[in-house]
Amino acid sequence: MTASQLRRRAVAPEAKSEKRAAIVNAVHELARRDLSTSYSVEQLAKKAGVAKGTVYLYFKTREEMLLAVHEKHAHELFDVVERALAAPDAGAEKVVRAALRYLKAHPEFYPLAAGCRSMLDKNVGTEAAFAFKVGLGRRLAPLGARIEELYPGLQRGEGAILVMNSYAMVVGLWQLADPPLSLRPVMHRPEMQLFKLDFERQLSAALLDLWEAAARRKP
Amino acid sequence: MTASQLRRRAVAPEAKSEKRAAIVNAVHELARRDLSTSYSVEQLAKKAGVAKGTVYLYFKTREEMLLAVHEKHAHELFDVVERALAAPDAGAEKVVRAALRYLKAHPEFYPLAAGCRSMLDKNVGTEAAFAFKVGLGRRLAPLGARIEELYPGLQRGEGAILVMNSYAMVVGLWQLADPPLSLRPVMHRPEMQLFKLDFERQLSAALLDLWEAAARRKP
Amino acid sequence: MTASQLRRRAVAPEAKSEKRAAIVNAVHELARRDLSTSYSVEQLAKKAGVAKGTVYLYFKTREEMLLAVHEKHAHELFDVVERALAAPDAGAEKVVRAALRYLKAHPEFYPLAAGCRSMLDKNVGTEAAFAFKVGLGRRLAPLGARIEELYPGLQRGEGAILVMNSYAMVVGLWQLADPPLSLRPVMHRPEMQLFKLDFERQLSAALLDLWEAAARRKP
Amino acid sequence: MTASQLRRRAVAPEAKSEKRAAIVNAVHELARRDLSTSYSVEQLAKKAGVAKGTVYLYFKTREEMLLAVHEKHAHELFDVVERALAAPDAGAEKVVRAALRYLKAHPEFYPLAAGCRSMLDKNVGTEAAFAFKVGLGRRLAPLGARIEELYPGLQRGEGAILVMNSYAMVVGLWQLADPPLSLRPVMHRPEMQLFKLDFERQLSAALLDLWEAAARRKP
DNA sequence: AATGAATGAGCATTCATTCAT
DNA sequence: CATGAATGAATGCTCATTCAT
Repeated sequence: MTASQLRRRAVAPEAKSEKRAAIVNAVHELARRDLSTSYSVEQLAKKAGVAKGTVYLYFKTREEMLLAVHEKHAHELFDVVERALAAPDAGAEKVVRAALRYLKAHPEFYPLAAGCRSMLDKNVGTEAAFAFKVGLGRRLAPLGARIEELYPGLQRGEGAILVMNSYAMVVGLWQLADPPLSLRPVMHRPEMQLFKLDFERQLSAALLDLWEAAARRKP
Repeated sequence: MTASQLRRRAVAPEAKSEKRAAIVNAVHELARRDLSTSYSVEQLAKKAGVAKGTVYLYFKTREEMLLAVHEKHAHELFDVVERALAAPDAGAEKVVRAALRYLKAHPEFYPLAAGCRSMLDKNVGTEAAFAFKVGLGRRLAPLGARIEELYPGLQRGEGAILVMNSYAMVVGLWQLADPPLSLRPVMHRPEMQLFKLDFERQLSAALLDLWEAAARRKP
Repeated sequence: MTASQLRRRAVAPEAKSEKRAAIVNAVHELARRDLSTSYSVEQLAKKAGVAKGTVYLYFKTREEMLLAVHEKHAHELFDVVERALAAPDAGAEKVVRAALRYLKAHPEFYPLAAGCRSMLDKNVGTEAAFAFKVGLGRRLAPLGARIEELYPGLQRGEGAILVMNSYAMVVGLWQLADPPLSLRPVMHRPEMQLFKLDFERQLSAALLDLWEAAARRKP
Repeated sequence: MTASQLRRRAVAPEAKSEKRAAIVNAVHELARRDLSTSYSVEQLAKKAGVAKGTVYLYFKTREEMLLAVHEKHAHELFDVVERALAAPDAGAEKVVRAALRYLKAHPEFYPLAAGCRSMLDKNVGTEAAFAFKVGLGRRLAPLGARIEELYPGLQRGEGAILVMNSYAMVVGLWQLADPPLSLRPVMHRPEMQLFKLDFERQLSAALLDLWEAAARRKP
């Protein structure tokens, strides 16, 4: 608790988090249209409809703000997966399909997810990083438990690991398969044929492989 | 060769490419000790034992240089996998074990691989990006073919896709599981227990899941 | 106004243009003491008492800033000429004398005027260059008209041309006659006698030649 | 002076100055096509068909080399004027026409002449600057004398001054009237009408004004 | 609280000059 | 002499962050 933080406490906490959420939402919507982690704080603030300085009333650094946006995405994705798992006829296919539907509707998820680790390395305080991780961790446990319920071959903890692996697959494959700006002009050349993948199909297949491997596990 | 190459003037064309390689090696070794994609050109050049300007004789931009370092890593990893696949008794386990051995010995692989896409987006010319991709693409075809030979259930092209998926898994999981700087001080806290993973074990298991799913495929 | 203006934050729009003017003035004064167009932005900013970044809040590039300084000079010179021409007993001699008085008091005019074209060629946007030219052009028309009134032999437009020619003479002769740094140490040698001109006398005479030639013109 | 001459080694001192001249010529021709003072030494050397280092065998600095090129131009212009003045029926018109013919054929003259003073200020040794000035000064005396012969109203030294004034007019007017790069795209707009001058006509008229003023002088 | 003007560290890149070959 | 690889000082500009208003 630093001095500046104490000062900020003067505001009503719920009002504060409301505004914070509003900024996160606005930036989130920016990313929806036009993705990139390399926005300047000025651009970000303008899109959120607040002044640059205001951002710093709610976030310690640019990266902590982007982390908050990513955090929101991640929780939304977890919500989707949770709902799919809660259904009585839940199964790998339904879950994967639900997740992919979310991702398709939120392509802005990818660049933030891909930039997440470098943010955590660079300009995010331990406190914020910890809160982010713990918050997601708390979601992971029930998800994992439900999966372990579905696939009795899994050992304790392997459900959560399946979620992580799936997440890693999503992020890793996007980085590999989504054509970066520098390659756009040459994607049509025959040498690039190999890389003109149907990203979603490939991701879907890979995720199902992971889930079916889990399903097949014997205790 | 490396050290002297960096000091001598590269006059002949082959000496030039040797020098280029020597710079790549030197930076590579920098990354080995102290990983991060965020070195300044000055740091990079100093570690390579050459002047800042010299870097620009061999690479168009900072990012093209880092890309060259990553390219080297990637080809080395492909070499390892290729050798493992060439063995008469080749199989998923051997291949995965070989790849993991390489990665364990070259932890500098990860940050560059993870930063690769953002580089390609940012300051790499189409030409360099294309050469990088095509160079790797050429390796992919024979690897994929050999895998399809091992697993007859795979369709044409699925071998290469398995390699890509594996690569995506490596990179994605590292980003998720390797504790970033900001979290190091709190990794011991109970809330972080969930994330204190044995990265290599988890990666190995995930990769085997992918390969075994491929092995099980029916034509 | 100037000094305090540089320290205070410019919030209102008029305060902003005042601040812009204050920076221009400060740099102007720098040039007065120690002339050269080759100052770095850092030097320029320091002399103006603002931070480097602040300069870029008011000017797009270093050259646009220097252009603004030159623009100010040029308008001041036009003011002087305009006043001299407005007098009921206006004539070549009075005008030339007034202009030379201004130039004598503002030797910083010369290097910027001489560097103006290379700036316009190098790092000035079309917009800024256009505004600069149009702004001066608007002054030229009434000046020219008044001259044509004085010298009925002139055709429409020749008054403005006389002003331009005079300006060209000022700038061209300064470049030729003002001893550059490299020659200062040898100006005393007999071989340089030829170039030890009384610059102002020569300029004055040349300008008068131009104006009298105009006066003598027959319709 | 051909390309082959540029490649041959210069051994004897006179051959050395020949080679120096060859470089000057080559660069001169570069400027003819594509004018600018802002060439890098590398570009200059390449156009001259020699290596970068070779330039420094014959010139102390980049600016001394450009100065040599300008010196050559200036002497050529003086040659032209001298010849025109030597004719039995010499007069202002013929001289001016001859000079303008030279300038029209050598538009590369202008940027170097305009950049000359800033070079002398920046990176030219006193020795080289002195030699340059003295060399031109020596040409000035006989030219001036011949003019004084033609125009008996002139006092001793006024002939040379007329030449200098003419030179200043050429350089000053070019800077003012030749549209810089930044203005090219807007030269067609009505506001720029004022500046769409017929440069050569205006220069010719201004020079004639200067010469006729001299002619009219009474002793 | 909100703003956005002000800041200045940071950095990639250029390029005149040197010097090993 | 000729070369061009190597150098590294120099610099314009960006942008995250601060703080006066």
